[in-house]
Amino acid sequence: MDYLSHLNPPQREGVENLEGPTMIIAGAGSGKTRVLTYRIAHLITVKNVDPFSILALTFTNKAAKEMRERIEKIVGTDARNLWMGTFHSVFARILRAEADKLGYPSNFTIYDTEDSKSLIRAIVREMGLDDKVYKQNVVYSRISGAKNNLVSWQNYMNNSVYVSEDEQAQKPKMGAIYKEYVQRCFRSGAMDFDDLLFNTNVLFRDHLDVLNKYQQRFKYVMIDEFQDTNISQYLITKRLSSVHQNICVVGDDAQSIYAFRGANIQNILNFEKDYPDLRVIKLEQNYRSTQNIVNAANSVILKNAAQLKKNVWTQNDDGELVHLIKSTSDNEEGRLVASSIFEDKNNKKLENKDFAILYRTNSQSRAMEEALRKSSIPYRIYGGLSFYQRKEIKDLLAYLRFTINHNDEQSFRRIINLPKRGIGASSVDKIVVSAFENDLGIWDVLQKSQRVLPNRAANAVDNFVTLIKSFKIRIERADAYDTAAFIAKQSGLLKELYDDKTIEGLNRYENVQELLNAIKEFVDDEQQEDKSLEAFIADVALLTDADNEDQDNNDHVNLMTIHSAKGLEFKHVFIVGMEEDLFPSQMMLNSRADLEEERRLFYVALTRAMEKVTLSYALTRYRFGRLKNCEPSRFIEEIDPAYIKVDRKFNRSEPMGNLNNGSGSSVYAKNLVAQRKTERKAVPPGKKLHTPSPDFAPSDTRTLDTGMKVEHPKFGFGEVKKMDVQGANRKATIEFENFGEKTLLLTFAKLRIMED
DNA sequence: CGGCATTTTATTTTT
DNA sequence: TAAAATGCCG
Repeated sequence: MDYLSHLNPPQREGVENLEGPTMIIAGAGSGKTRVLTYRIAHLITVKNVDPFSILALTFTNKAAKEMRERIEKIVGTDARNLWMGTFHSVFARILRAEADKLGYPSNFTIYDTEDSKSLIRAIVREMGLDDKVYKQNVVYSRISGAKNNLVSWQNYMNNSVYVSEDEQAQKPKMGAIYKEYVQRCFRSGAMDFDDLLFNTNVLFRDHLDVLNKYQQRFKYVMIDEFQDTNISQYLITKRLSSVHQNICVVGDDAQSIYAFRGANIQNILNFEKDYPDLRVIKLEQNYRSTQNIVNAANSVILKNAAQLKKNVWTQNDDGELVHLIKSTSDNEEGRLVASSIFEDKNNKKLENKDFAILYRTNSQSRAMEEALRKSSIPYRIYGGLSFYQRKEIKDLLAYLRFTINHNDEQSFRRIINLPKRGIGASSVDKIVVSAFENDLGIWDVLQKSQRVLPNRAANAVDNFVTLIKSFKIRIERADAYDTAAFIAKQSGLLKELYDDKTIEGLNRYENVQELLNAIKEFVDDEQQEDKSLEAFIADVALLTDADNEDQDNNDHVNLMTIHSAKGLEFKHVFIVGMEEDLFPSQMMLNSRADLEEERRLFYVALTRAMEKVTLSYALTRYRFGRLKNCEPSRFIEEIDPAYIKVDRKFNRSEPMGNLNNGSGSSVYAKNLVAQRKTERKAVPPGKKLHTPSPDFAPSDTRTLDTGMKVEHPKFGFGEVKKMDVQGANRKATIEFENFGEKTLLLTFAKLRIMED
């Protein structure tokens, strides 16, 4: 095989030793994906292993897709038969096939995090508990944590550790909520993300015939990003591979960044105990980055106590030192990054796609976005609010989901009064409570709604039931696109959006059309055998934005969180927002006290770069709507000074120019804060109002009125057409030159009034 | 029940 | 800050 000649000895060992348990510890940039790809190709071409009997698990759909394509290039269309995908998607597929064994319908709904949290909220209220004590996020992560450790609600309630922890935290009802949550999901015919793994474990534990079937099928099991697996995932694969013992895991403990989701580095350590004759292969040569970047990253990760012995090195050139940019505000940070990209593009003949801007939180993307737009640099933001999480999309999906699964409580709640049909909150509560008390599904209650509802509401519910029934009939006769388009129209959703002529409304309408297009594409896809709506809906909850890559026009600067940059590489990487509390994240340190995970995250960010890393921090930044002083991140100091280039002596405790030192834009920022406070109260309801504007100097604050010419940081120039006051929400309708008419909420609108 | 005004809140990463 | 929750009235 000629591809073997490109490999170094340990890589080659990883590709050629196919039998028995294997662990590949792969340092950053060491060609891990290449080894995994070739290994699978080798199994198929050299060992003549049927692709059907190879199971390869990844963490993102994108990684799976990419790997499948690379393998297809070597082995041809055979690669399509591989069992390759995320843990969640592969086991969702198996669970659908075996659902009856667990008492679930095979078309069970998958609840995303939002569904789960809103169900938890409803439960907490119904139980008469204080939702400030039992916050949905806290309850959700508690339940999720239990499930990921394979602790059922029964075990939870009998477990003295969990129970006493809850009592300590003044949350004694946690177990009861967990129980109710599980039962409600079950009655709704729904599984949340964690259930997909938890229930797979239950399936394999209680149904040995089923386990046996899959054990026989999967002769070779491979796991990518093994450092990010949790106990639940690990046990599934352990069970599956216990017959053939051909399990190969690939990972890097230094890049474990999902402990918050239950990932467990212990898995790597335990692996050696579980498989005494384990073959361990270390890939330590880095082919991606320059000496300076590798060294800088190594010097950082050295501060972590918990790690496996590994020596990542490279033969590449020294390259540039790590740069550090300092700015006075988040907006200036954006401008500096944009101009730096502009210069490097010219000087080094680089393309937009060679650059990545990485940040800790999605909300940081905005300042970057505005700066790039002003500099006319094309960019693409990855992640953030996913297409599938937009309200209008979730609304239509809820209709589709409910048509398929009539007992799905969360979808029911979403659509029962959308568009308005006179069924309010109290009616919904009565229906849900009735289902609960009689141990019935939502659908059973709906069909006999006159028993629990007054006439007017009961009639409305009857109409709703008839509507859903007509959708159901359609589903059985037509393909996914026909049905979805029919439902979008007949439900009234499309009309409601169509009637909304605001820009936002137009956008929403287009989004729904886009979803319909996606379904059309799904139907037209020749590789897709099952074209039913059920088949389309089955996995949408598991999709993320990164999955709909647009092929055309892909020369753009990449903006994403560090988490979503895992597995990617770029020539120049900007790591922005290098500030204490932001990175390392205050939240993370408060809730889990895990500085080491944040440090690994920093390591991941550094090692994405091939040629150059630029760190950046701002002295002031808007956070939660307030301007805050910031302190440079401790991580900057942790880089060995030999590999970083700092303008002047760097001293974290006395950052240059804070809000009190009286210089330039700092003072401006300070004024702005004071100004905002008074202004907010001072504006009387009426036609005229003030417009504070963080992007422009304070002297620009004037009274806005119709006919004025204004500039908006996002939409450019425009003219005020109409002013409107709606309680605290002061609004202006502005005709923008390039974006048309828009109605803006002016409470904090960033408008500059142009000179007459 | 629906619509609008006003207040509160959540502020981390992803399947 | 924006979104979500709550409160009030017809």
